[in-house]
Amino acid sequence: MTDVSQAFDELKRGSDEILLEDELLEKLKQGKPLKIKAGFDPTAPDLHLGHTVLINKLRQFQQQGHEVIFLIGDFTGMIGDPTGKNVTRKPLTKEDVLANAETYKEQVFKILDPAKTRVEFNSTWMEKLGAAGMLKLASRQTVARMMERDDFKKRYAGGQAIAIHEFMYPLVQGWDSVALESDVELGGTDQKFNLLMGRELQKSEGQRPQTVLMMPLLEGLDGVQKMSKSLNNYIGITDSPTEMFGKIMSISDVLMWRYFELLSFKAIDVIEGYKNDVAAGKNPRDVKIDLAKELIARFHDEDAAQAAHQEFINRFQKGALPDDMPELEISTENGEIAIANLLKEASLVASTSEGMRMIKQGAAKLEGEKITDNKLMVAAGTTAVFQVGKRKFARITVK
RNA sequence: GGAGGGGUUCCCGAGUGGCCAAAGGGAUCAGACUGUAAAUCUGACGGCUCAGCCUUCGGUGGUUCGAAUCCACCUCCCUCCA
Repeated sequence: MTDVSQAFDELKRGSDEILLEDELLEKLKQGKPLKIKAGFDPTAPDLHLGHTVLINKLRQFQQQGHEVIFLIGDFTGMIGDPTGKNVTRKPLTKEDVLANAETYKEQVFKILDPAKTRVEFNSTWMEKLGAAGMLKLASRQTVARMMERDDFKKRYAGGQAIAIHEFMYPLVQGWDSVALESDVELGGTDQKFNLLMGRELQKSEGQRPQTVLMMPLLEGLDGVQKMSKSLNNYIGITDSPTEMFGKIMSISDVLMWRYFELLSFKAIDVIEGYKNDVAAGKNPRDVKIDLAKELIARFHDEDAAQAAHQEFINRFQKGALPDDMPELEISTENGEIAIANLLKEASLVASTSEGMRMIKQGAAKLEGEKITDNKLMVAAGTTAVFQVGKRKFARITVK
């Protein structure tokens, strides 16, 4: 019996809310493997650490012997989760979806055990439902109920468009739970409405409603908004070790603890130990380095983590140039090229205007020397390291 | 189908005929300070052949010496009525 409550505590850790806790406890007590459902949109195959918060939780369930169902929402993907941003989104072809699914698996199986993970596509049952079935499904809920959803309410109040089909999204997601007969569904806190829809539909189909476990949304690098690709505040799990190291080092000290809580596999008391050390005067930077190395080792390997750390020391603590600098060739038309154009061609700046600005602000360097002349012409045959700001470098050969 | 309101540079949001590349805030970028942290300060923030020039204010076409601002049509969104 203590095993069950221990298992429960472990599952509860880091979660934002469980509906209902007692119900989950009861299901665990049955001693049978539970069906754990988590749905993913097939449109964005590049996973970032924000997604892994949920996947880490799935891993825990898996380690406890439960059956994890990794549901690819290929049908739901055609609707698009109602965020208001992409009302008109181009439909994905079957090939796109399958390709994305493969990329998903590749990334997710760095955390989950492939042998113990069941992958499903919701088009399997949704396509069979047909138009009549969809209408029947739509009749299960009212507009008033839909408008309870915070997102819809806000958009409505704010005078933004809500397309009718967006109402179908929660219903379809809920129907997935019916089709899978899931015991538990995991999702982000922003999914609450959709997750609860599953419970309602299951109940009306005579099934035992799934328990809903919500994980908090991980804040992105800015520490305020949730991590997302569109906000460009994310750490991708396929980011290079150096990149990951840099991004993790750039997060705030406050945010670091949040990352420990939601991303680290280290035991709670180890993390508490870190906190005590910092409180006692240890440089938080050093703790952050441990976090960076743990995550890099997970998505790459131990050696890569070590190398990234070394690179960091060389580059930022000793001021050396990075090893993995892009090398490129820029061709000229008449034997020379203006510095601003060169920087633009090399993608170090977005436009020549920006290049001009960077030079005026003293942010551009040539072989470590600040560039002061914004009309500098670089002659063909030159090979040199150009730099803009602290992070952008390129070794450029002018032809 | 009818009546009204609205669409401004990445976002919010001023601007109702020249002083507008367009206030203010946010985001972002750069510099200083640092631990590539936070906070703070400074500056930038449409493009270019960059101390000058060119193109923007939902779209098209007008009026005018001159339009984000006025007119016509179109388009999209919102509110109310049916």
